[in-house]
Amino acid sequence: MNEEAANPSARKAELLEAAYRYALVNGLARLSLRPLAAAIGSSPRVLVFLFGNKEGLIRAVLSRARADELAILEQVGDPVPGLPATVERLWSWLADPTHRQLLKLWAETYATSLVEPDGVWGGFAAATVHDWLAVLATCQPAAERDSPDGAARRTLALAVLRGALLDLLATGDHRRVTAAVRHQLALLPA
Amino acid sequence: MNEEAANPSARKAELLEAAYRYALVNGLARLSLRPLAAAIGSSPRVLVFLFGNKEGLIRAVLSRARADELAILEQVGDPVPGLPATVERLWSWLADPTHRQLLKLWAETYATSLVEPDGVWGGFAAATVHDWLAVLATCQPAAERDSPDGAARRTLALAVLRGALLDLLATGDHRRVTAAVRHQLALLPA
DNA sequence: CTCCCGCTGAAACAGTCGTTTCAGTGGACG
DNA sequence: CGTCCACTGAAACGACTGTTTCAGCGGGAG
Repeated sequence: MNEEAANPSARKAELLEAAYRYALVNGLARLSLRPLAAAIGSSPRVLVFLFGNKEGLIRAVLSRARADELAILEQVGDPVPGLPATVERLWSWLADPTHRQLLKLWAETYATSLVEPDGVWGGFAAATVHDWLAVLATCQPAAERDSPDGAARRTLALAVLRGALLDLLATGDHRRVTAAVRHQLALLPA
Repeated sequence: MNEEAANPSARKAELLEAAYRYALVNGLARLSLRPLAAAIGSSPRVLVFLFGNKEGLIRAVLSRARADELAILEQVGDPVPGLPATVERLWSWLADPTHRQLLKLWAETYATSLVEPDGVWGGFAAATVHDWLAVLATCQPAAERDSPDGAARRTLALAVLRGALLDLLATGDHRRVTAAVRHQLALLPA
């Protein structure tokens, strides 16, 4: 009956996982139902039945990816006090070649939400900025956290991480980009 | 006769300019001929005739945008010695609300070239990283420029600029992001 | 057994896509 | 005048899009 409620359908979860893996390789912005269905051994009919919509599917894959991202954020950011140490940990995760596909998908979604602020994509970019800033805030000393200076500090940390990530995703030059991040780490505690 | 040579057709240049303005508003990744033609007072037939292809059109708009970007890069980077001063100038240009559309188009193209490395988009991301790094290099002292440490320094400067730009494009929080960049400028000359 | 329900295949719907075919304009030039 | 040529309108082509309609499958429940 319900085509968009959150009932724990086993088949739906299975297909979502397959679609997620497909999106990691082929991107999400230009995704279309028939090639996806053919690749994951399903049919457009079933995808629409389970997710209600193409938009519903994309929304599901998007929140699946965001779940991955948030899980890592909390895992990495949890036990480390101090902003520089957190940046170092986050960077070692961002630079891991294993996560490159996920991060390219993230970049694609980020850019799409900038150009197309309505619908499924809307707000993703702003939301992910907020997510990361919140995590970085928890690693700052309480006194620093609430001051405008503290906000600038974690904004800067986030900017370095993301700028370096953009460079790495484009050039693959792990050595040069990591050297740049280390350079910043040497500057920060001063 | 020739449909893709670089002859200085007046009409072609005029339509390219209009298509460029259209792409600044509507993005380039999801562009399609008929709506574009209707918006700029032309027809799909003429666009294909003048640019040979949809791919040719996109390539033309892309290099048009890149021309804008490079012009600004050289103008801004020319007379200023020293990396921090250059970063400050570049940031004041990046943060200018007038350029927001161009920069969103840039971000969209960058991300698309990450996900789709073949065809028209391929290599754009790597090329633009190289462009900016080259400009930053010309502002470094000659001794620093050729060392690996110098490469890390300008890579870091570029990362800060682009990370901050991503934040600004998503949140529009000019104050916080500019404070972060200024924070970095205070750190750099040390 | 029957009934229901989660899931599925095949086919068609209307619409958009890039591109092509054909048939012209209107102006410059010999 | 006639001829060329850059440019254009209208329409159609085949392929692809998301979505819908209709018809079923198989297995657990009453």
